[in-house]
Amino acid sequence: IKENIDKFQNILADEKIEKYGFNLKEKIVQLKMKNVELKGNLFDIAIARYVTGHNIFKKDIFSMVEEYRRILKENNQEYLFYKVEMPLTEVLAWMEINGIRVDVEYLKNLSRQLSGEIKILEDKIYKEAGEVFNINSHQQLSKILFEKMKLPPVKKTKTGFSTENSVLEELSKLHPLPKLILQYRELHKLKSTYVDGLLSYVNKETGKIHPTFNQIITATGRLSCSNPNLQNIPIRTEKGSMIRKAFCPSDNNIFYSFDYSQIDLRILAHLSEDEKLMEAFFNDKDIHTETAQIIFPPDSLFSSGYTDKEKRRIAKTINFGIIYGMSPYGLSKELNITPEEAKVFINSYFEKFKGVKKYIEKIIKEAEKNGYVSTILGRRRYIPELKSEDKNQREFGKRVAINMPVQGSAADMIKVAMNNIYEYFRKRKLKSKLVLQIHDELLFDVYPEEEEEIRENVKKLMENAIKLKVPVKVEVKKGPNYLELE
DNA sequence: GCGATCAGCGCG
DNA sequence: CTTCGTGCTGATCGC
Repeated sequence: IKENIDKFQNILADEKIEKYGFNLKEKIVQLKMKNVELKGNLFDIAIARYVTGHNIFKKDIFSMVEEYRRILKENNQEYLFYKVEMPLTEVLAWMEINGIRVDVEYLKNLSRQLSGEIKILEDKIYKEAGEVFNINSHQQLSKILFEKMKLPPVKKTKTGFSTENSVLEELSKLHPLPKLILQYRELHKLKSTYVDGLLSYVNKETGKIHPTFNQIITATGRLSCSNPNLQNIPIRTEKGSMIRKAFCPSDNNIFYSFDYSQIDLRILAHLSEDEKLMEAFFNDKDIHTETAQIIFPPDSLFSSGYTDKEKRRIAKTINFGIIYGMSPYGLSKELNITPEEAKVFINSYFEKFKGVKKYIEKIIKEAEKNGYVSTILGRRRYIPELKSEDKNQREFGKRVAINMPVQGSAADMIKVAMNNIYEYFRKRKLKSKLVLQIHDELLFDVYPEEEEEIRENVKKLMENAIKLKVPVKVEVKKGPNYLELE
């Protein structure tokens, strides 16, 4: 292989020669590790299939490329493919090679600490249950809770009674055991998936974790991340967030995090042109507080009985729910209220945000007519479920039709930003590195001398990636690790 | 011994 | 029946 690379090096490095292939990112990474550059325009068949939704097969790669070029043109997806997805492949290869540093000693310590806490919880659980069993087995746990202790089963699964979080939460009012199980689960998840799990991925040579960023997996255009997944590092609980402290920049460097603020709702405002939503963003209001004030007007009867804080929480849940096509039933579960009350809230929302209501109706009609929905850059998701005999499937199809253009357009935006940032770093010959993308956030390992220039320029490049009808805002934070950012 | 599936749970 | 998109772990089942 080494000899072959030497032989072809001139061709690989020739900017004028286009490169066709399947999963080119892999090849770029392999070559980069041998210090060989792959230059020239790229055409990845796998990405063309992903973008177009067509599965073309022909005897030789040239005819396949030719056919995909035709479809890309026909679908109006040339910009998306040639200017967004293909350049992004190189950016992702760069990120994978960059990797992210973790404090191995810190994680090993955390592992020992968690072992101790888990042991104590196990003993308490066995004592309460009156026997030793495998706490990780739903089957065995189910027997203990619902047969031996005769606690009321709240919810079913395909195969038996559910023992999930919300059920145990409910049961902890009746008995101390469920609460202990919940605590055990939190710690066990942290130790197995994050502490021990992450340690097993630390590369011996670089001392870093090098995950894979998958470009052709999701139905919406988002990236996914695996081996390990670094897009779901805990943050919501105090114990969980301690995992973040293990991620740190390389020597003397500093982490910079750039975060799109409320990007989903800004995109909804852009797509729907809703008057109230747009106005809130133009006035740089806290969107959930503003929504609360709009759906609970101060003089209305039904706004009494809730504190301002509760109103904001309700508004926040509705705001997220809207993007997912949430039903009154779903909202009621989330807010612990009756479906009737939830329905009143949703009606009130749509009465005020008429543009959003109209947009949702329009996008569903469009999806039914075309068989697909699109993002700002023309990314498509075909929704065959809309034609299903099954009502549930059709309802699912409608929710997808609402959600995909929002989630997918946000993905378009951050992808364009990543490309522009990469190009900028190259031009300026910056040494700092992009290490993670977490859907609406970019994390950089930054050299001190590049701090100022990066802070200003990355922020601008992100905010200006795709122009919306409302302002786009990026929040910048910095710190010594992935936990302590401000 | 190994892959597939299920339940559960971490993130945006 | 009822909120979108992911990936990983551990238990279990069937080959």
